Amino acid sequence: MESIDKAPTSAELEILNLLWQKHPQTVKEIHETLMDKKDVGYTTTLKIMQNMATKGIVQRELNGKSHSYSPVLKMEETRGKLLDNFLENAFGGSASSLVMQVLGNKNTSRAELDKIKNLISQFEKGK
Amino acid sequence: MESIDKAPTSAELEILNLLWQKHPQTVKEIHETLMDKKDVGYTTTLKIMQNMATKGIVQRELNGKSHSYSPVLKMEETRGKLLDNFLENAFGGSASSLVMQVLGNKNTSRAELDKIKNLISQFEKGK
DNA sequence: AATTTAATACGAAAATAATCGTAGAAAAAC
DNA sequence: GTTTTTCTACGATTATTTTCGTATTAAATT
Repeated sequence: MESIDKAPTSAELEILNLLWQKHPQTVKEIHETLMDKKDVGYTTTLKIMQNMATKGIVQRELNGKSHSYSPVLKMEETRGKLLDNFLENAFGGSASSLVMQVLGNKNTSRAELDKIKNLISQFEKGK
Repeated sequence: MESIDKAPTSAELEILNLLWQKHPQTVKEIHETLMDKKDVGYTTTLKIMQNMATKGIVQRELNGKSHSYSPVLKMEETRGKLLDNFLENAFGGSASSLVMQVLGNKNTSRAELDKIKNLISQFEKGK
């Protein structure tokens, strides 16, 4: 028994993030959005999306001539998996170390810190 | 501008985590520890450590016949870099989403949650 | 002194990820 | 009804990471 679902790769994730925001979307749409940020060949985008379909990460339906893609898993589900991996890999499994790093990170904005603070107090209330 | 130093790879990180815990350590010591968890060839471990030395991720000194390795960067520094990448990649740059995911993650233990709560309140006091 | 053991160095193979070129087919434009 | 454009399929190439085999050297053991 193998086939533990592996986490999506970095290029896959970039596309998944767009699909979670809005779906379904075609290769063309995704590619145009990606091109705003970086230069990448159309067939590269296509291939990654085809790969994801093959792996079952996304599903697609035929719409006239082209395919429309949608994510299969909910964002939270996939992110949870990624987080578990990352936590283990980069932080030796310690969630508190990770949060500490977030709090101390100079790239974390004031607004984000406020949000986090609220999250924690909400979280505390919920018990 | 772009950052010249790339983040360490997954195999490198596994070793770095051990070196941060204790250093310097020899290839033999690291390899033995890794073997507790998984099967890996001695020369594989050696090679990864050599690669890290070449890249400047670790430094090494000759000790009789063998080398002793130590990390070059502080743990927090490297983890900060990893976190930035991960945040961008997996959470679209939103630190609060990540923390929310940590809080909601079923794999996060009660003890870790308490630690996190304390961190936040400490963090608040510190202002 | 000869043999075995413990290291390193180095290169090559295997595995994984990302990129893109080319071909073909259907639709749209002319 | 040709030509051009828009898609997909597929394979090949490149890049990166991981793994390991072989050779070599120095030290330790016999």
